[in-house]
Amino acid sequence: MGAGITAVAGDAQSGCAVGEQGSDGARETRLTQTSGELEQRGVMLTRLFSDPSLLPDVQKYSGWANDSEGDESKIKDEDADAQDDLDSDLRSGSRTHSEHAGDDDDDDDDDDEPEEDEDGENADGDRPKKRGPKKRKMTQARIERSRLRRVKANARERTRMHDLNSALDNLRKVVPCYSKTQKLSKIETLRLAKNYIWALSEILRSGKRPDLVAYVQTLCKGLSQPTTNLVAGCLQLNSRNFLTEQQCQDGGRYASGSFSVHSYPYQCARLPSPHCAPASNSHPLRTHGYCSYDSLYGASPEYNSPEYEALSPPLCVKHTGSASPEEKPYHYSMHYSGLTGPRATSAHNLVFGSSGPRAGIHTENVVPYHDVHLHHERAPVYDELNAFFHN
DNA sequence: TAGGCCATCTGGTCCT
DNA sequence: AGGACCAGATGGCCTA
Repeated sequence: MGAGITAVAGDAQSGCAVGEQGSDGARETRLTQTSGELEQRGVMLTRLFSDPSLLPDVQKYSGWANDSEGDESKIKDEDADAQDDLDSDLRSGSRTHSEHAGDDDDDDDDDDEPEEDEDGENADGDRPKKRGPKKRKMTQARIERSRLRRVKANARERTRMHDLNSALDNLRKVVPCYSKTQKLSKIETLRLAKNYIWALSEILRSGKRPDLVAYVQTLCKGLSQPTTNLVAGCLQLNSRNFLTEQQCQDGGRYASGSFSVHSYPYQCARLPSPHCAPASNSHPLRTHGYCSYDSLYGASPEYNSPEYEALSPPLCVKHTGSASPEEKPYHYSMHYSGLTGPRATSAHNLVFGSSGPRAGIHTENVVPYHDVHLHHERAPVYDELNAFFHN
């Protein structure tokens, strides 16, 4: 009883808060809802708390009952978040049930509540009969069902959005620039993905090595300045990696080579062959190897040594003491590497502006270098695109 | 502090 | 009837 009343009070506050932040019309609506219905909500919530028969559905979809029982093991999918979710569901459910009054006409009348009184509402004959569909009065049972429907719908919506976000996370991992610590926003992820697809399509269409400047321009088209800088930073980093990889190659060390980028020690994994099998990840776009620009175009030697596959997941991992890459998830990716010399410089200048011999060196001023390592794409992307566009 | 981004709630609509 | 999807509203968090 007491819990229900407390929840109602909290609801009232949240309802008012919502109204105060919204437009005047919405504010008035919200405010009028809260004051006159507090008592009804209190009754409802009290009944909900006291009626175990109403709990299963709520528990099933939101784990709400688990909160009171303290049994977190029963919480459905996820989570620690579920606790917050169910709490919010409980609050919101009571907050807005009155708003559902209009959409509950479809409720059947099998209520066990003494609600038949409203069926005889016009039986008194004092008021003239109204035309149109009969507006059923909200009974307690109907209100409860409505609220439970809303709770279930909220849970579904949360799950749906979580799935959508998971898909977006997966997309972030396969676009040319990926960072666990500096995630691209949703909209930037979509834009970059679109640009990336378009750029790859152009590569496939032309069938020749594209100009890096044009590639950068394509990738960064429509992106915000921070994202452009981030992508450019990844591009620059990979170009630098390529430089070092070439040096490694020249030194005859393919397995791994320590090299320094911006004075940070990195471990350099070699480029896998475009045709080498995935190391351990079955996802065609998610790989531990990477398909650089040169691997795509055959400029790199075969790097399919098991030694490379053992480097999982990253190719160039910043060593941060004893912390594992998982613990220090610094993760950037760049699929397009291998350009050096004037072109690379021009690409750097394109984004960062030319600043003499150190043009492009100030990537660390744009991208937080402390959390950078590479995440690379597999050549099957190329194959898949090829198959897709030239089937 | 303003603006961007995000999660969540909510009601409407469409589909099965 | 119920679920999926969508868009608007709202508030919280973070950063410049």
